[in-house]
Amino acid sequence: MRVFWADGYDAASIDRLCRATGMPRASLYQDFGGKEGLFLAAIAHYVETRIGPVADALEPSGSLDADLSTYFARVVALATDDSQTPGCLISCVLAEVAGANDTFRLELDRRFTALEDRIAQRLDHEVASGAVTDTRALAGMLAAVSRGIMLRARSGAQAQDLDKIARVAVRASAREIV
Amino acid sequence: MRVFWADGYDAASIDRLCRATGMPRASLYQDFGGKEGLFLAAIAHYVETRIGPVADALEPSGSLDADLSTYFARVVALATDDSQTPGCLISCVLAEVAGANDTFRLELDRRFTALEDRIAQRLDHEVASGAVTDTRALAGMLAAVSRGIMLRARSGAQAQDLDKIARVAVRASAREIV
DNA sequence: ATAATTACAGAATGATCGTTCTGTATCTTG
DNA sequence: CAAGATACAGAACGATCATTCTGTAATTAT
Repeated sequence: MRVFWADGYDAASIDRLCRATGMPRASLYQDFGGKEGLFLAAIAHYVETRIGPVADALEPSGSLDADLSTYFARVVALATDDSQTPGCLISCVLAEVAGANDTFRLELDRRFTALEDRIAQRLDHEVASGAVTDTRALAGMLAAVSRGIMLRARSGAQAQDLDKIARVAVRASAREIV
Repeated sequence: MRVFWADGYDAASIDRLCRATGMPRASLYQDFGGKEGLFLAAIAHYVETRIGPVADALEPSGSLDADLSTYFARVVALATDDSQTPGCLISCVLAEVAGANDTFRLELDRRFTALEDRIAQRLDHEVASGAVTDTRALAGMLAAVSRGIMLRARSGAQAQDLDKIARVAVRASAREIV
């Protein structure tokens, strides 16, 4: 997973992947069918271990403001904590290969939609006790900001600068909902 | 340029690039020094011909709301108008290779910063006659939304859905500035 | 006209690629 | 114990890669 994240899909060689996973070549083909299958498995693992905790911040446990702040703090941390793996496997690597590979494009759409659903769910929880608004579009915007933050981290941006962006987004959400 | 945009950096072969540009192999090496140089030239051309017109919408010519709406309409159009080249050369292709190549990472940082500067400039123009606010962070957020929209387009999203996201972002900006 | 220079098609080069295969060691079963 | 199955290191395979080189045709200069 980290090799794909750091180097990209095409630049990640089977040799390198075997070494990094400690898995023999024959087993890789037997278990995953090839490079494509291994990549999809890496993404599933990334979603479970990295995106999962980020999205869990969206469980209603405090005010919307506090939950979104926690969510974005985790987004920024995920994107910047390890200089070897800047940004996001999905937004930076899967997105590139999605251009010419339909399997990957569908996977990208699926993963993006899942995050937006999660955000919209949290917003719906707030709206149920508030004003009528288009939570789906707001969720789309918050997801877009998250991805923009991931990309900015890939270019070398510091966490404190990304935190500022996140704060604007959280503020905007509060205003949109109220 | 379109080959890199559609296929990605590593998947774009020199053969394919020569055919697409109508340029003989020897000339490509003579003029650009190699694949890396050609890619950077393609990015410069993309910035001039595609990002340029988008950013020009930020010249103060109407209300901030109107200018940002025009800007985002162009972002969405750039990202979705041609199904062969979905998304953005910079946010989808350059960002991927930036992970393991410092030249590309610096270029990504440069291009991202340039767009943020442009947006901040437009916001400063508005603030000069209004309230005090952190235009840099707001510009960062608007740029992040733009990139998020580009990525969402790469996954196959339709323009009308992306327009909704843009509208939320424009509304948020108006509120932040006033 | 001839000689020199330029432009270009495509071959050559050395390397790398993803996938499949082979041989050997180890483990399991009867 | 022997036979069969499994796991694995790494070679083989056919293909592709980016870069450099070669030979030839076209153009330019004298």
